[in-house]
Amino acid sequence: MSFLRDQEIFGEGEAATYIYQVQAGVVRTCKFLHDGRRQVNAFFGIGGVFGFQAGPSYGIRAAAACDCAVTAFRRLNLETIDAAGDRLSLQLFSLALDGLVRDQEHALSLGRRSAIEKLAAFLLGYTGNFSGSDVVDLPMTRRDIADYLGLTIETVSRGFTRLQDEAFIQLMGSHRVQLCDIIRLRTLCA
Amino acid sequence: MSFLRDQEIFGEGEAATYIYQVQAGVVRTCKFLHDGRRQVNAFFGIGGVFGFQAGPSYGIRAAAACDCAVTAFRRLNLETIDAAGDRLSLQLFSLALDGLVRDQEHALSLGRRSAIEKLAAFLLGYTGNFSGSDVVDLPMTRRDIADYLGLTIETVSRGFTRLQDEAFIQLMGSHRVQLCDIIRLRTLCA
DNA sequence: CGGCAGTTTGAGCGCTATCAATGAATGTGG
DNA sequence: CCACATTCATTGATAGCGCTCAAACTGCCG
Repeated sequence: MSFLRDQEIFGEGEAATYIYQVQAGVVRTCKFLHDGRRQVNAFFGIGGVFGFQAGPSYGIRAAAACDCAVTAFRRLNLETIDAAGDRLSLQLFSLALDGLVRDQEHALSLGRRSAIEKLAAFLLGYTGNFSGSDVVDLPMTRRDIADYLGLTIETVSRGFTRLQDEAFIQLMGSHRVQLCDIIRLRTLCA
Repeated sequence: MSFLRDQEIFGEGEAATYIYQVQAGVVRTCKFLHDGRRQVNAFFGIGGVFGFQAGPSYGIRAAAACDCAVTAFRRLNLETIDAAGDRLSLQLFSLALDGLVRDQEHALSLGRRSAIEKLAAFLLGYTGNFSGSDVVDLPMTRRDIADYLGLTIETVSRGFTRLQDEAFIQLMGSHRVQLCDIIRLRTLCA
């Protein structure tokens, strides 16, 4: 299945019938407050699996952060997941635990890091998860990044320019960043 | 096993050999930055299960938020969890998914709610999870609450005072709060 | 009573949000 | 191919929320 940027893959409250894996592009999951404020919970790059849900319906919304393609797997309910055999159950469990670890690190950024530190940690995490080189693609918009880090787009933009001014990174267009000094970036994360 | 307040149950990086369930009191799990800043990831009340880990060692620290008692279950590695039978696997998986949902809501508070809104959401969430009445016990310290919500102890204290001044709550000592207007508290959460 | 840890309250500042404008990139229709 | 509109990103000026520093207050224990 293919989705254009900002197209919804599933909505909060929808029946959780599928689990998805990203084939191309990036997907974001997010939650909203009633007045429209948004918190992006996670980005999923190629190979990423999303759509886990504890109850019968999604508690979160998923949408394309850029044009992307995903494959959908019918979501077995919890009772039949076990019956489906050890391997499937094991894989799913392992992926859920990975999600817990990601969320813990994310909470640390949201609650205790400054804007600059959030950006540094974001770039480093993104490198580890999505790319092997020191040049990272950021196909999502500044708004997506801001809502992921609990900041505004202006603060994200100012942060990137400041990181560039201080020779941590080199901006190569607004969706591509070269990490010039990974060591120093790591120390920034505190 | 019994622990006094602030006593460590397991540390970050320790071999993850057990999963724990709370029998009495409250346990907190948290992560640290190198300079000592702390983010409390979750509180676990009676019946709460903690100590899940994706890898072979804990990525988080667990400690007693107040004097408490827990029971430890030997943590089977992922390969043998499945072999242990459907019911165990199912329960663990379900608990892990619950953790994901909690973390999503927590991230929403950390990233997008104001201090007052964080406190309101915290009190309401605490009610749902730990108590049935409109009087909630908060056995943890202000520091624990602050580090859970990404605030300082002063801001937490001022927030409680303000919520009381505006008749949302009634403070009954520093570790007990009566929710006087749950409806209005809910609207505060946005 | 004194000492200590935890909480509350006060004063002032700084980081980030808000408001506003400009610039860059992309798409659209003539 | 070019004017125009639209969206996104950057930059600037200002304000406010929450942090920092500091002091007073409370409850508890020796």
